[in-house]
Amino acid sequence: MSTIRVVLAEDQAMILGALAALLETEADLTVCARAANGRQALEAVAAEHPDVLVTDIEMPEMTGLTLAAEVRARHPQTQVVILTTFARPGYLRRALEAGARGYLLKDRPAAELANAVRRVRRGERVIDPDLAAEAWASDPDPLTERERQILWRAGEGRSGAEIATELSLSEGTVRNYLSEAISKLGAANRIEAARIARQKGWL
Amino acid sequence: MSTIRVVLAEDQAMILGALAALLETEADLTVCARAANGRQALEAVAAEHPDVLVTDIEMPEMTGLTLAAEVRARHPQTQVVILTTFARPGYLRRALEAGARGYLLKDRPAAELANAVRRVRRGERVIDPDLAAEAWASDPDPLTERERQILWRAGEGRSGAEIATELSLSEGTVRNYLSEAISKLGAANRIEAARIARQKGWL
DNA sequence: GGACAGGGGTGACAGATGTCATGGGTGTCT
DNA sequence: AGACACCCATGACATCTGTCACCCCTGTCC
Repeated sequence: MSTIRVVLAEDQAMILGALAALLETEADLTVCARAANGRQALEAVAAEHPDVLVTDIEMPEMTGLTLAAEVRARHPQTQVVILTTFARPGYLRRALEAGARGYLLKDRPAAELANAVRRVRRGERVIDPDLAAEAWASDPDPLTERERQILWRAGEGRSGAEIATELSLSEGTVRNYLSEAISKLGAANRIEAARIARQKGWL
Repeated sequence: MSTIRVVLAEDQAMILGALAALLETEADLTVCARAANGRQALEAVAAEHPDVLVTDIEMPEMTGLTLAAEVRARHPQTQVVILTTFARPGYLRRALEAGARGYLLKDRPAAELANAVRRVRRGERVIDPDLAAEAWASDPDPLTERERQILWRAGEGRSGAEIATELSLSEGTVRNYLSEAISKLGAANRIEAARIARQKGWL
């Protein structure tokens, strides 16, 4: 049985190194590249054609969810495992839609990571069991992609005019999307809407 | 030269395991106990009398800062290294007051952890250089207590009117405080102001 | 006593934000 | 072909937000 080649993506350098050390203690696994953000990870996957990509979600340049979708589309021989702090059903759902085969929480015992990598390489799905149960019970993400983009920027403190310029839209359109998002989320204003969406894992 | 004995405290099990694997790759270090929260860590230190305790800050049961103070008082032969995500001058200051000898960010390269452990065992202080510089240069909290209260609520999405009712103030006064806070923080609006204040650890 | 920081307030005004009605376009599914 | 979801836009309107110029009262420190 040949060794499983893994690319690791994680923005906190020390955690990246520690996870690499953890995987390297397994005789049948090898970390062939490390990435500090989504863009780097995509380049590494293109260069190395690994069996498995293990990636965090919240990273600069490109989130792990976007990354998973890109890898699925461009390098289907590489299986994706999401490794994150966040037990948010919305994240899990989006991860699976993006084509990820594994979704693991950083809360789980360290031994599970290597097992998840092995199982995913064999074509199995590995989903955190607690989270999987919760995910089916929870309401689906009501936001469209545009609403998400705009609400995210509003949550960072950007004004309607700034967002309009940034996305090449009219101010009125931005206001409409925000109004729509606010009403969908049952919020009183953009700030509360962003807070709710973040907490549910929809942002 | 004898091996350095380390106790590790970190609430995310997988990160705990990964950091342990990282330290175990160093020939002169050994992880003699692991803890998932502050109380466990204190018990482990009492039982093992390690040379160094490496601990996260945000943990259940007892925070790393309280833990550092306890260890300093009850087991002075054990040096404490804080390992955290948060580059907040306020945390650093409190950590040093609690008697920690090291303050390291999870952003730093993995190799620095082992070095920090070695240097702290030798009695040296190891402070993240960027953060140390920032802590001295960093402007003290410019917000008054009222401004903090109001800005915090605004950051949660409450409107001026709601905040006024909640704190028994007039709407105009709330607007004045927010305006003052926005200008002190160099923000463009309340959302950005809240973001900046949170990030600096002032909220 | 005067200067100064903080708390609390008013009124006025410009500009940002939220809502609604209404229009257009695309693509997909039945 | 029609229904539907999503994208994008305009105009009008009311309300919220941010700023500024003033005002008062308190306590503290020189």
